[in-house]
Amino acid sequence: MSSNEAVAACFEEMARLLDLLGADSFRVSAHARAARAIADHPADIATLVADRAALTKIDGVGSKTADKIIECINTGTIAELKELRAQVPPGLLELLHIPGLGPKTVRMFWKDAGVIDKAGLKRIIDDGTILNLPRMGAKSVEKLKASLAFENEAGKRLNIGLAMPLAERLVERFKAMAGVIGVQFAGSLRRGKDTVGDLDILVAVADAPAAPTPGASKAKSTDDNVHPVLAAFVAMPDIKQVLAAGERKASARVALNFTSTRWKGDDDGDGSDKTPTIQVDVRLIAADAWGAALMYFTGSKDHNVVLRGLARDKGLTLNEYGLFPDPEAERDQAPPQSRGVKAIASRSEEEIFKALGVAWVPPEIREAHGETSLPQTPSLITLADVKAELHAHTTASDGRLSLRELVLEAKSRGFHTITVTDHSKSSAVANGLSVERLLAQIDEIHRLRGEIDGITILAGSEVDILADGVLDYDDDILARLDVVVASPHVALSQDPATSTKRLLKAIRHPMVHVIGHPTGRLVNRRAGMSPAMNELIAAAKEHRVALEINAHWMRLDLRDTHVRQATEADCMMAIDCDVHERDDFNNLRYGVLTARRGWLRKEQCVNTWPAADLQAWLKSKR
DNA sequence: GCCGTTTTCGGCCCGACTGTTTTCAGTCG
Repeated sequence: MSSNEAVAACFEEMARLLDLLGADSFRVSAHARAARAIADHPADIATLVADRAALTKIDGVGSKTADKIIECINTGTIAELKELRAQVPPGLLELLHIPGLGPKTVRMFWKDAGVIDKAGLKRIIDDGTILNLPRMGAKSVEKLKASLAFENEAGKRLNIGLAMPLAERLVERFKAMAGVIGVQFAGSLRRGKDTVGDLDILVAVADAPAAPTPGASKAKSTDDNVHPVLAAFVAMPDIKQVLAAGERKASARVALNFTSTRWKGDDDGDGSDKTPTIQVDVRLIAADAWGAALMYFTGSKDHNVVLRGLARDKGLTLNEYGLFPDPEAERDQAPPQSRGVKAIASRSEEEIFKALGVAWVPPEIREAHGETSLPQTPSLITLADVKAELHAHTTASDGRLSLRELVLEAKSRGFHTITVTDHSKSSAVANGLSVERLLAQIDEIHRLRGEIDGITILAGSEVDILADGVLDYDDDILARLDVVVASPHVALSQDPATSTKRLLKAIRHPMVHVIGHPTGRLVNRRAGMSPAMNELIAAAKEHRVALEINAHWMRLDLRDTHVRQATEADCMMAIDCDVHERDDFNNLRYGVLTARRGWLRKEQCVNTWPAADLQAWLKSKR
């Protein structure tokens, strides 16, 4: 765990504990906001402890938080956190992960019924005493029981590579329904985060219910007023649990259909064979409020807060229905859309950004990291810009495609260059190539060049960076390769100082072009190494080495925050699919989303360069 | 606890849905 994540975890825990203790809600959210700010900060927070002013410059970090960050880095913990822990039974925190249970209810269980952990909660459910507690009726208890049944996966975030195909399938189903004008997923999936907590799907319908008026009776949902589109959603065969279904919104847990053979049967070995599910929220939107809703539900939360603040500064109010005039004198009244106030902008995101005086912000960078004060929309890399693959395996090591199949597949996808980089000799489990096999493969590649035209075929290797930073082939062998991708595969739990030294050694090697999956992390599964990224980036820039964004959704390594650091330093980057089978080329989209989240521009990514420029760089290292 | 050209106090985004309620609190995003 990087120090940013470790410190952020402390602040997140403090927020939860304060919540359970009934602290002021703004103090709670200030802690939670500080946790997000620290986790998302591009630089290693540990490098800032000597510079308190730099810490307080981070949005959401004030003087008290800065002191606690310094204390946390220097001592490994925070005294206040220890004090808070002493006041709250530790078992209460896990109750907060149960869907539908929030701090107020958990605190009530604790104070009114003496519940201090999950076992205690199950006990009062089983003996029926839960029904004597305030606001606990039969329906609430039934919901709670159902949530407990899903709790294992409920708190877990889902990899983008699993969430995206499901979202796209659902979008297609909604598009086929009568009365549907448009469909788009929003939320962290649209922002391209490496994992998503749930899916948000917006459906534009001609007969969207009007915004409620203050005087109207708030009828609770019955089967009668559930919209047909939402009724069709909650009746879909893969729905496992309906959480809510009303006029405008429905929520349900939806089963995932696994299609990836590499993932199947790999369920963390906890012995559960329950079908994994993810919560899907579907909202019906009127066409004239489409842009406002899309912005609102795309977020992020912090980005929305900034936009709302900008609106307020202009005497406007921004909500999911639009951007409205909202003079001071009327701010105590009901929301503008329910008073018949006409929106200044609402139909499209573009017109709302324009009316706010903000240059259009691509969804991937809506994270409240300064994107709303840019003079113009940043020019970020796109999927279509990528014209070369520099990291691909064949059946010679652990790939599923033959050399010829790999080259033809790359050609069919419009790449001007494909690089063959099978594993090096130490990767025994991956059938790494001995020197003899590597030399034979180079000859084979040279022969293939004469047979297949229209694409440049380069001979390379994914050379192991051994634990001490030494490369897995000697220099005279490396000199015969067009491309060297050097990657760490073993000793991935090295401490930060050792891993920094190890990776720096590889970066400084004169024949290395790309550092493959630099930290070795696996999303949601393995933390990988935490090298001093600022040092790696500085060295990579100096030695004209590209740091890879491995596009496989199980890796996404480097991650978004690292890319942002590299982008700011103007370091060269590569986006590679690490191809092992045909479908792996499709993972490019996830690498590009991660790159965009890191504000990467086309020209900073070697895979976008014209063939001649790419060749010139590769040859400069020979 | 953070923040500030409405600044050192008094705000802090705002709406949908649910369940248990006789008008609202809690959760979620």
